[in-house]
Amino acid sequence: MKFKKLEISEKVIQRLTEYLSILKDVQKYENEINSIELSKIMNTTSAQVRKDLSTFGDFGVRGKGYDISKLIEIIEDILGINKVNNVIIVGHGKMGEMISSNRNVLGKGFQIVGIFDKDKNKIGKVVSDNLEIRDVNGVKEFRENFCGEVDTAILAVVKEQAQFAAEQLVKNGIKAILNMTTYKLELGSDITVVNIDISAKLQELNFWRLNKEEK
Amino acid sequence: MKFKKLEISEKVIQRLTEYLSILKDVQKYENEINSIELSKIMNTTSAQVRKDLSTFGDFGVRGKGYDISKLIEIIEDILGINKVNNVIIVGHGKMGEMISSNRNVLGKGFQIVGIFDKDKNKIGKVVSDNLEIRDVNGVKEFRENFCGEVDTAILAVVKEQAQFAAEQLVKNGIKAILNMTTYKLELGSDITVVNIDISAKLQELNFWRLNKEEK
DNA sequence: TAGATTGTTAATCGATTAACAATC
DNA sequence: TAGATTGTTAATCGATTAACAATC
Repeated sequence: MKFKKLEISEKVIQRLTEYLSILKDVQKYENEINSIELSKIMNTTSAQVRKDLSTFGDFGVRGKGYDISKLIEIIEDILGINKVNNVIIVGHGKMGEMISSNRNVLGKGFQIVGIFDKDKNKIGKVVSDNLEIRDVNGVKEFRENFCGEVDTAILAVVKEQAQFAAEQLVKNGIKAILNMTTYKLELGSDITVVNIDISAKLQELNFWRLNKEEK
Repeated sequence: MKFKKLEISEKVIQRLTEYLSILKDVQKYENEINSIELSKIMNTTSAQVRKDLSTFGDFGVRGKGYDISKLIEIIEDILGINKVNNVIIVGHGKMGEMISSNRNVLGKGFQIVGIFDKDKNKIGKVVSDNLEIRDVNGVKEFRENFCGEVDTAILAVVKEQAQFAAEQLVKNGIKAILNMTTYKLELGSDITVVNIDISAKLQELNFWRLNKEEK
């Protein structure tokens, strides 16, 4: 998929994932949607919706709106989730376990193909989906022998191990990391990192709860 | 805590949680930090750091910088996590279980005081920390009888139940929701909601991995 | 006092929105 | 053709950054 321009902001992509989620929901009841309707669900303006979508192409029909199932396909194509992307989980504590045992959590387009830990007591155990927990030192070998690309890792080790583990992954060819730890990774600019920090989000929530503007 | 102005953007609060995390890390080695050093770790400018902090007050010393432990205390105060905030978990599937059994995940300032589910097979079970899984219909009663405020819920039900469950919580007095489901909640403007969507974040990661600008 | 770094103003940059020509 | 809604331009708004006076 080629885009008109590649100065795309993070916010556009974040909204794109939201559009997708909403469209899949609305699809149960409707076949078409226009930018006004979509903007209302999104709490934004219709101009925002049209601008966002037009970043990637002309998907609407003037006078009518957007075909929902077509738009879903397009967004899935943009996000690269209309095919299977292989991911490995690194760190099989409570978080890693939750992810590996919860088929739904990753959503469409992602498949867990390997689980790694450094704990000798865990290595060798077979967990959900017939995946064996492997030694984290074997990531390189695993990637080389795997039939297909494995570029993405979900980092679910303890905070203290995050930087070291991430560096190892990068050395072994991993290109993208979903960082589930609280640690702010410092990696080369060729590595893509996205962070999920539950405690930080809870702090944000707490701030807004305490500072709700009275209107 | 009173602020100079209350037109505070979401981004400022997000960065505030990052500053806090970094400061706690740097505190192991240093007592003081200046805006330049902090900006380098944050991948931003020193002006950004000073501007962000000055939103809340004058915490630095000209010619020197910021006292780390003082700044940590201040940010914790701003975020309201220097005291214990009670939270309940609603939905005790894989996600709720991960959170309730993982003391570290919520971080400083938060305490799980109740766990709720609608599944009769789960209700009554005692899980980690001597908390009993309660019937989700008993949230109101629980809040009224609890010695202390319970305003915050972590919503960890399945997507299909998210909107209904959230509405019930709001009816029963909950004011802030950390939404761990993929569903975009539609609630009154007096309710504070922050979303964590693992699959959406993975989609973002996948987009950037596939569209890494070649430099 | 001289050197350093803050807090803040003003300039710049980027993102959102209003408005409308294009077109189904 | 008339009505509706897109895609896009230009105007507005807000966030970031450069620059510097204030001051430790």
